[in-house]
Amino acid sequence: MVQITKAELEIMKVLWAEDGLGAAEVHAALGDAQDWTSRTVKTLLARLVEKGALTTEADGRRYLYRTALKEGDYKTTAARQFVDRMFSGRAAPLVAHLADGRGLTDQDIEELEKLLGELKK
Amino acid sequence: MVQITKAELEIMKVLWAEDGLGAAEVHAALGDAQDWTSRTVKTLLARLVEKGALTTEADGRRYLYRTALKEGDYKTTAARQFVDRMFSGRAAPLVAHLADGRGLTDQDIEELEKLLGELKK
DNA sequence: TCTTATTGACCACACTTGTAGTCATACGCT
DNA sequence: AGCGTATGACTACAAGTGTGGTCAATAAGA
Repeated sequence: MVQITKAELEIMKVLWAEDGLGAAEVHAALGDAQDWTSRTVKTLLARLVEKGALTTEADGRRYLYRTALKEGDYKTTAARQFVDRMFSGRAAPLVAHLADGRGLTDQDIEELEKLLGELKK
Repeated sequence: MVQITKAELEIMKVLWAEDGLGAAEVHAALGDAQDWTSRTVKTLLARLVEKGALTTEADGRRYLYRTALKEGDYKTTAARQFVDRMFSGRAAPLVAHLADGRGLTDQDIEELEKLLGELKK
């Protein structure tokens, strides 16, 4: 699996939300969230292409960037690696720690219950 | 919160399991898990001390390394940061993704149910 | 007492990451 | 036809990271 850094992930998020944008559009979409120059955005785009997480398609004098790495796939793998490293692969301690840090809302709990109900089938 | 890298985390795990070891003992405890020379282990220990995650106590000509950062605190914060970055802070999608990657055993599901039961109170 | 092995201090070095500058080119407007 | 401007290619560079070497001091054994 491709290793995607924190900064690169922000770029991926934009393209997962709307695929096939040009560099300037990605920059615009990031907006205030990230205070990056267009240069920085282009560097990150180039690195993601190099890593194979994005593909380019020529569109006149510019490129359109398209996600090659699926959001779901990436998140699944990343979640996996994280639990493996931090919690020896066990999901329950993870959730327990989240609850500890007040990271669980009532809505989360409800969603989790529903999810577990489905998994049991 | 102190930023702990992948390699450094392995060292912390050893000391969380048994606090107050010397560099050589940490190296030994890592065993085959990590194929590091004692130099590498010492560098990582030094960096952790510098970061404030460990403290040292002189023991003759050597140091005993002691954890300053509590395991639970660290894991809670790390879990928090991870869900925030990857899942906009929502726990349910995280668990759903883990389930997707076949990362949930029956035991996990059972533990999670018990946990949720307690949280609801 | 002299040597040897251990230990911490300091140093090295390549690779990654965040952040951004320079340059040549090609497009669109005047 | 020329000029500014946007764009990708290439380059830079400091901080962080993984991995490990050198060296001097010192403890311990011969």
